Amino acid sequence: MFNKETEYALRGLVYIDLQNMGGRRPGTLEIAREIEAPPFYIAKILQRLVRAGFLRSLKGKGGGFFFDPDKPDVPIINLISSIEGDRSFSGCSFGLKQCDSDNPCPLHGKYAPIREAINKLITEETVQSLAEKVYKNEFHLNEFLK
Amino acid sequence: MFNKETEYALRGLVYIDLQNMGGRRPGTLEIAREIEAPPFYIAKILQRLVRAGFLRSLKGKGGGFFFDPDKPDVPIINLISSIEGDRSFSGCSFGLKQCDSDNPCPLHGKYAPIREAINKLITEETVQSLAEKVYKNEFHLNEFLK
DNA sequence: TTATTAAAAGACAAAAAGGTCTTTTGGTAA
DNA sequence: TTACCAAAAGACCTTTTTGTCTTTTAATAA
Repeated sequence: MFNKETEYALRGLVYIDLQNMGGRRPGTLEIAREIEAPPFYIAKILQRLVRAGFLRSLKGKGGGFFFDPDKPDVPIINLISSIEGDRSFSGCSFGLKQCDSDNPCPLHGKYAPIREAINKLITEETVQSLAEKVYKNEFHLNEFLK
Repeated sequence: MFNKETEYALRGLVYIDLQNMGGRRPGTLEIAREIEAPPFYIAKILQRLVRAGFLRSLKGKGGGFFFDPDKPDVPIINLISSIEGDRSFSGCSFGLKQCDSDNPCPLHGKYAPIREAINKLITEETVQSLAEKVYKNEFHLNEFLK
């Protein structure tokens, strides 16, 4: 579904938001351990996301990553677009440049509704809404963390 | 949705089946031109698919690629699995090893039905069913070929 | 102000995906 | 049986993805 970088970013940001709820600002090593991602890699990924404005960070003792409470929630479609580009869930499953209801590829009729569902999902859900679900103990982020 | 190799394979096989209907056995250059794929690459891809038993080929004059009429239709899920491996539409969108209705990731509830729809689609459709749609002039394979 | 801490920056590298090309093999037809 | 044709085989290359590591910068606390 998503590439590795997007998966790590999603898990990482949800973990960060979850910790922020408890007043904590996790660092790269803790995040890497808890979401089971390569430490240096998640560090680089978070760095890029900070630069892109999705979240903030603080250096030095007590530093780490956190979301600005004054900023609006982050729909995961924004995250995905920032990492994978816009191509992801807009294209034709056959790879045709031109494919729409007027000129459909042979998979279009059945695939279009699926693509719509995906777009709806990633537009509606935000990092914060996902973290909330984990917080309520209804969902998990890895095999240990409930 | 699919990777490039799968896209080329899908378009290529549908084109071959379509030509077979008219008693023709297209070769790599023709196929590459018609489905807009890199000639050497589609040659390699088709070569692998022949070896995997999805279709047959003939060398020499009048040679080319064709489907054995005695063999059953090829569900595109088989094609996709052969090229991309089984991971494709079975995994968790969050990348968790363990993710099911008992222990769901925060996207599971909304993503599981989508994944099911995708699996249904690629299980039901075959190379032949897709070619049939193009044959009936209801769908197209590229911007020229109707 | 100094030591310590943790992120930022960016070079580097391995692996996978995507693509190209040459040589060999096996058919067809004249 | 010779000439030719087209796929098979496989080496090679480029780009993207994934990942690692070192050095620098900035914040904090003593």
